[in-house]
Amino acid sequence: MPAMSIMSPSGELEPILNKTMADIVEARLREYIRTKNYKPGDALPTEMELAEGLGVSRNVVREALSRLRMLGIIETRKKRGMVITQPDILGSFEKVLDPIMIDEATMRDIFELRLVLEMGLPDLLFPRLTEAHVTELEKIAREEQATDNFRIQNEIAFHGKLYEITGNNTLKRFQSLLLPIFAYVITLEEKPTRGKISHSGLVELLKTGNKEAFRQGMLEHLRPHFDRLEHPTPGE
Amino acid sequence: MPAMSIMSPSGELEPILNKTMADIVEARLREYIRTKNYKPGDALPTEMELAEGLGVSRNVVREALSRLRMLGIIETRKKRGMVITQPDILGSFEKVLDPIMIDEATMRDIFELRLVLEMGLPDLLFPRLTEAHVTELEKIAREEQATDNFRIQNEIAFHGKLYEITGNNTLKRFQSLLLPIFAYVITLEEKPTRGKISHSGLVELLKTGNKEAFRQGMLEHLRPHFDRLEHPTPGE
DNA sequence: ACCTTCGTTATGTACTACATAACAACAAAA
DNA sequence: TTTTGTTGTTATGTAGTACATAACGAAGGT
Repeated sequence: MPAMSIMSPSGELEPILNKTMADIVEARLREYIRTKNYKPGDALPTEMELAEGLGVSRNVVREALSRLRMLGIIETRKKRGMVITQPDILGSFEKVLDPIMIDEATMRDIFELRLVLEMGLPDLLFPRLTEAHVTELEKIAREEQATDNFRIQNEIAFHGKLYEITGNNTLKRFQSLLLPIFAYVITLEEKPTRGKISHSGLVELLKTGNKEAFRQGMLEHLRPHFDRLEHPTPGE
Repeated sequence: MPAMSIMSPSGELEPILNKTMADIVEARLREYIRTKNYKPGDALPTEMELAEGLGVSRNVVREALSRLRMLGIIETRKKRGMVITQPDILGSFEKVLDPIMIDEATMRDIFELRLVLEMGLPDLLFPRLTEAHVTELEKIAREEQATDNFRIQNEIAFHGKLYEITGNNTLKRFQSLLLPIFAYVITLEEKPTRGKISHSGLVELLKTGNKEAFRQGMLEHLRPHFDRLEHPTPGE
C-alpha cells in the first residue's frame, strides 16, 4: 500500500500539534468565560461539574484552572467555588520577563520600545506637569552630579520619575518591568554612552514649557542609543 | 480576652495570603531555573524527582509545571522529559488582554500608551523608511477615501503599517495585541473624532523627510484623542 | 439577638493505576 | 555494514479514589 502522506497539501511539513487535554480545556474555559459574558465576581461551576461537562478528569480541569488562577483571571476559595476576577495585565508579563531567557533580538526590540516611549512621553508629560514635579526632578538631577559613579541607578530614578509624572500607572509599571532589560542591554555596550544633554539640562528644558525643545533634548540625551540602531537589523 | 489583631503593625489591613502549594512550587521552580542558570534546551529533572525533592505530590508539581508550560518557559515531551524554552514574552500577555475583563481605568491607560507610542514612532520610522514603504502607505491612504464608512479598519491598517515599517517585530505584535483595546475605547467616544490631518496628509509629510513635521502632523491627527485626556485623571 | 455547634460542600493534596509516546538497544535482513 | 524491525524501558498524560481543610449555613442553646 502507498505510504501515508506526512506532507500537508501545500507540501510543507505539518507542525506536530501536541495539544494536551489541559491545553484544550484551558482554551475551552477561556472561551466559555468570554462567550457567557462573565463579569468579575461571577461564580463558575465547580471543578467536578466542569470535569463532567467536558468529559475529562478533575485532574485535567485543575491544571487548566491553575493556569487561569496564575493569570489572575479567576480566584478560588474553598467551598465558595471559583469567581472571575480582573486580571493584572502586567502580572503575567512579569513572569516571563527574565532577561536570562529572552533572546537578544527581542531584547533589542524592547530597548527600541523604550526609546519610542521616551520620545513620545512629552505629550503626556506636559499636560500633567506641576511645580512639585519639577522640584523632584531637580533633586534627582542634582544627586546625579554628586554620585557620579552610580549613573545607572540615577538614570533609572530620573526616567522613572518622568513616567510617574504622567499619572499613568500602567505605563509606569510597564516601564519598571522593562528596566532589567534596559539595564542588560546597556551592559552589552562598550562605552559609557553619555549623551550631550544631562538630566539637569532636561529639567531646564522642561521648565521652559517648550514641549518640542524638551523632546529634542531627550533625543540628544538618548542619542548614543539611537546611533547604535540606525540600521534596519539586516542580518537576522 | 482581647480580640486578635487583624491589623498589621503598620495599621494596614494585611492581605490574606492564600498561597497554595502549586503557587509555592511554581515560585520555587522559577527560582530554581533562574539560579541554576538554565539555558534553553537544558533538561529538567523528572516530575517525580521534583515532587520528591520538594516533598509534595506529583499532582502539585504538575499544576506548577502546567503554568510554566503555558507561559512557554518549558516544553515537555513524553519520555524525553522537560526542557527549558524561550518564552514568547507577548504570548502570555495576549491571554489576559480580553477587553471584557479589564477595568476602564486600565483601558484608558493603555490608550494613552498608544498615543505615546505613536508620537515616539517617528524616531524609529525615519531611519528605516524605504520608497516601497511609502508606496504601501499611499495605497492604504487612497483606500481610505474610497471606503469611507469602514474608517476603523482603515485606521488599523494604516497605523499598523507604520509599526511594521519600524522592523521591530515585538513592537508590531504589541500594537496588534492592544488593538482591541483601542477599538473599544474608540467606541466609548461620542463623535467620530476625525483629526485635521488625514492619512494622506501624513504620507505627504513622510515624503518630505522632515521628521518633526511628521510628528506634528501625527499630533494633529490624534488631536481629538489628546484633547480628551488633558486632565490628570482626578476622579478615581 | 448572639454565640456555638455541626453537617455540608468545594477546593487542596496525596496516592495509585494505566495509557502512550519516545528513546535505546538489540536483532534480523538486505 | 547499513538499514530496518522488535522489544523493553522510561517519563509524561489521564483517570480515579480518598481524605484534609476551610467556609458557609442551618440548627440549637444561652
